[in-house]
Amino acid sequence: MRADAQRNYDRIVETARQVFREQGYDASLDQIAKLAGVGPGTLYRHFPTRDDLIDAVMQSWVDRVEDTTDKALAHEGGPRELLLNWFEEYVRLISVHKGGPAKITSAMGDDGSPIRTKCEVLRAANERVLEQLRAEQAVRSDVTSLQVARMVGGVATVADQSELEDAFVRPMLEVLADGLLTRP
Amino acid sequence: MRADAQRNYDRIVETARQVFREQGYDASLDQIAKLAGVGPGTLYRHFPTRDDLIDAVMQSWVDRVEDTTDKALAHEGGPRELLLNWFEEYVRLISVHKGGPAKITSAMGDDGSPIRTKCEVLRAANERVLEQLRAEQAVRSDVTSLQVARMVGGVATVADQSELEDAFVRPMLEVLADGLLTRP
DNA sequence: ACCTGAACACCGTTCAAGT
DNA sequence: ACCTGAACACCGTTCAAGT
Repeated sequence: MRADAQRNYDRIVETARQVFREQGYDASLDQIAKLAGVGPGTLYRHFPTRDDLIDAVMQSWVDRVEDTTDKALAHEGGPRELLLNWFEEYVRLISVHKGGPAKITSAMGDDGSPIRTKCEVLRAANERVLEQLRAEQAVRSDVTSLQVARMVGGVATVADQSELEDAFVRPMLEVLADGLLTRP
Repeated sequence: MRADAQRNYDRIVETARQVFREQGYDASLDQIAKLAGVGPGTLYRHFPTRDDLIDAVMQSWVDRVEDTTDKALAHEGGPRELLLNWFEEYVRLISVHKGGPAKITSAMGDDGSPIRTKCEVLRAANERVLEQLRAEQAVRSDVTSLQVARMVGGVATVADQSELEDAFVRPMLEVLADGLLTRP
């Protein structure tokens, strides 16, 4: 990539990160281009769709997913506490930008989505948690990581769009956890 | 209301119903006005916001909610089957138009929303089902109809945005039901 | 009292002209 | 090879002029 192209690319991603943080994922691309000091055509050359830009912004965030999963898996306490803690972390992970939960969760399982690699990372994280709990026979064996990602993502989507406080989200995650855990 | 105003009002609502059915709740209001044969200003005079128009379109649909709830409450079989059957009907009820699940579920609990009366009807329907199950001690006593509306609405939102088949939705509703039912 | 439709601001997208 | 920015189509919203 030519030096000026690389510079523009980086500028756009950095500006987008800021604007998305303030206004959410449906912010104006025109405004991002203006703030980044490039023409709208330049933004479109690098990122043909909004999701391509979102994918680039998400890049730096992938490592955090791995770390968060590691920590959740090392959680003290029983399977219920482990699962609940993971759900809360998962909601936090996909809720960093307004509109994120809906965007990520609806792309989950869509192989053609520009953000599919990010979805795959999240699905794999859920799979790791499920595997550990399956080994303890603590969780239903017929439930898939895709289903879990969709259900927790559904709660996160509602919470994001209704701007719910954490205190209102927690009981819903508890119901989900109880539905997934095997009866003692 | 003047005769021509009434006529325009009805035309707009009827046209909106058709366009929403084909294109979902985020269809162009400009197009609806054109198809209804009125100026854009007329549409705005009658319906200051998109949600006001959606509310009017939903009006005819309220009766169906009551009926569906009655039928679900008379369902044969155990509490789990009753709850599952109701969830499936509920998802159907809020998914008649694309974008409906998200719109309805995110307005749930918001007293300032133009569609709040419709949300209240749906919340009350969930309350009726919960009350019957509570009487049988079949369902957790600490769960509210608002929570249920949000959780099932969350699943419906994901299903709507990912265009999931019913077969993929059912197992998620099962997890929800199992999380809500008391342990036998 | 209500309607019309021009006008405005904004957005996404394309593409000819430039370097 | 890449960028610029004018141009286009579309949308929501407002409001002066009409009936």
